[in-house]
Amino acid sequence: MKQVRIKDIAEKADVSIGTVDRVLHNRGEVAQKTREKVLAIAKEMNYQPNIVAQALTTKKTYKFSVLIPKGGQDNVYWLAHPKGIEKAVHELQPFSVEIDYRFFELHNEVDFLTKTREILENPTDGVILAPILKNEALHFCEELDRKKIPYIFIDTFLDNTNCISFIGEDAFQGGRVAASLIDFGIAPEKDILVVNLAKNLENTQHLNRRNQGFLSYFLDTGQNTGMKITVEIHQTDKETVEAKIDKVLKQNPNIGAILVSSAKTHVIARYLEKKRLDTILVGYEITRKNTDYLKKGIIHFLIGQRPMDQSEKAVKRLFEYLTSHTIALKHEFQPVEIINTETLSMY
Amino acid sequence: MKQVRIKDIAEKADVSIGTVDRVLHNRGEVAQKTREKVLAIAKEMNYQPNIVAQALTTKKTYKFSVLIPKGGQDNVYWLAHPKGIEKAVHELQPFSVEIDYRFFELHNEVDFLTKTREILENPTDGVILAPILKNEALHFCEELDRKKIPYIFIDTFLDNTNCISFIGEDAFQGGRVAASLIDFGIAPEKDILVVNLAKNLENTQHLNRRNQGFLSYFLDTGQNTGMKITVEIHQTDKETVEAKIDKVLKQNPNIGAILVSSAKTHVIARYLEKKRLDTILVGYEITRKNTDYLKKGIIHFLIGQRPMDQSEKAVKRLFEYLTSHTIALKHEFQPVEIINTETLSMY
DNA sequence: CTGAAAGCGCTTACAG
DNA sequence: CTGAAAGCGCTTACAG
Repeated sequence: MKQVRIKDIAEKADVSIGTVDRVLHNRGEVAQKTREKVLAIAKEMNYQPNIVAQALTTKKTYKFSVLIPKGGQDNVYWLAHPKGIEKAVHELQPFSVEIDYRFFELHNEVDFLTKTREILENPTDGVILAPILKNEALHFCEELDRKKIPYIFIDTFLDNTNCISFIGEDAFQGGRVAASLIDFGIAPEKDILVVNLAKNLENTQHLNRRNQGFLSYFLDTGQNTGMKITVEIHQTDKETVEAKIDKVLKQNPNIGAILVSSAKTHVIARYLEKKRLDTILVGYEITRKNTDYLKKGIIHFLIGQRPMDQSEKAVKRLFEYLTSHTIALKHEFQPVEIINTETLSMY
Repeated sequence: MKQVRIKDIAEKADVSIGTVDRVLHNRGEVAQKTREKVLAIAKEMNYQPNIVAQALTTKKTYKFSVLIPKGGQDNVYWLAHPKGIEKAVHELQPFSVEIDYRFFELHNEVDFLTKTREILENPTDGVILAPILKNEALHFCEELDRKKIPYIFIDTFLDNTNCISFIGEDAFQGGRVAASLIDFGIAPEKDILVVNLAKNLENTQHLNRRNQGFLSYFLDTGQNTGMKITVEIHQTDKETVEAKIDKVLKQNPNIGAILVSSAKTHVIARYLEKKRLDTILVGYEITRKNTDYLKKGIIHFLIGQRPMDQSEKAVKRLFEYLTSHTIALKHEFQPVEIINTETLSMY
């Protein structure tokens, strides 16, 4: 199947290539009849624009806005995303994609809002965002819808939006993986404690899915026969957490492992270190605070994903969408990864 | 920094663009003096060809030959490679890359040789190969060198060749990861058995690196204080293996975990299943025979890599090399992955 | 409302 | 040994 060119369409429709181009790009100024004819032929011949030629003539630079939390030595996870983005930009060469980064302070609504404003005030062809702050993000998406700017979610999914794609963790599977690791290390008769440690409303859907996955593992295949105890802690300060955990452990002396369903595993780790307990501890997310305890051997495993892959894909999907209006997959789950001291070194 | 075009060079050198092109492509027919002048200016201006324009005019289709083992339901690992290759080809669009697959029967020297012949007889711009059969592969590389066809290794590395790149596992790290998993699951005073189970000469360098990594982990950070016992088995038939293992286990009743440094973990798994032993078992490679025992819970972990990523990278590197003559990294190690029943489902 | 022409940066004959 | 011209498929003014 040889390439169909606009020239081929033009000949068949008995018009000039200029006219074909006008039709194809809705640049108006075309008789209705001609228009239909050209469109029909284009469809019939299955015309696909040659984006190399396109790139050469237009020399268009795509502008993508990226709205994600600020990374740092204490947050390697978000530090890795820009790298993935740069990688995608590099691989998209020789097309020209420019990234407008807008980093917001994690959990800072005001800052998030400021950054969304900035994005809306500047020209952009599409947005990649981590909609971590639900309400603010929802508003932002509505604005984007209104301006017909396409957007892709990474890391966190938000229902009831018109995002063209979501790329992130399969939280349910993440829960199962955590369960399987604990199951391997724990004595079969010991109990397991699940700590849902997060400020209220924070990403609860995600944490719930992890919990469901965790429990489903033991229903399906787990060896462990001990109790599965769940505790909710909605304040993450040291005192509250320690008091709660103290109490739970006192009531349940048979606990042999703890799973923290959020990124706050380090808070529990500090507690265990202080009390010199060698309970098995598993959590999520490759943050500095977590990996420090991983290296010390207090946290045994972290469940993570490859942030670079995630954002790299986001850029590519957005580009594909813009150039060919195709959407590969609405939900693209990234493989969950098991991280311990040894695999950490590869990050 | 705006794009430098051959036109710019031509103007500065006071020649025509045709001449510049001749110099840049070594198409001869240029006065030595002109040549030097143009080259100097090109370098000075840091000329980079616009590969979009290039692609548009030449409409060249790159032909890559891929020489890898035949995949199948019993060998998902090699089944995944073509997928990665297709992905790369897709992402390299709108450039045109055509793959000439040559699958050989694993461990079949004659078949491997036949396939190398076929590759050499057909026109190709570059080769991606898994040089699993060392001697045959070495010969093949020499031939490629002679014909000035560039080649990239995946999966296995071969010394003393002119490969432009190697993409594969960091075997040493793979050994450490295996060690850390066993260390997590085993009682501290139990012994660990390492089985080097492979036919003679088969990829021994790789297995050695894994062994070294394994031991280094316990020297550095391991909790386990038991003995580390290594046994070499150079015949992989059931009888030999069972006899040997029987003997070793009898002599060392305190063994709590077994690591198999090769892909033959399933042979040991079958043994453990038969004898109803629930020793911890860790091995390498996502083959069907291995994953079957993983699902049964006889093998606890497999250490693997992402074959798709591996071959995807290979195609991209080869393309980059051909279009811009740059080599990113001579050795590109892929992250090692921890695979158990739960992460397996993501393959 | 439509067509013809120029140009994006490069390569490929062809003429001299 | 060198230059001028045509062409890859598309888009962008411009003329009518």
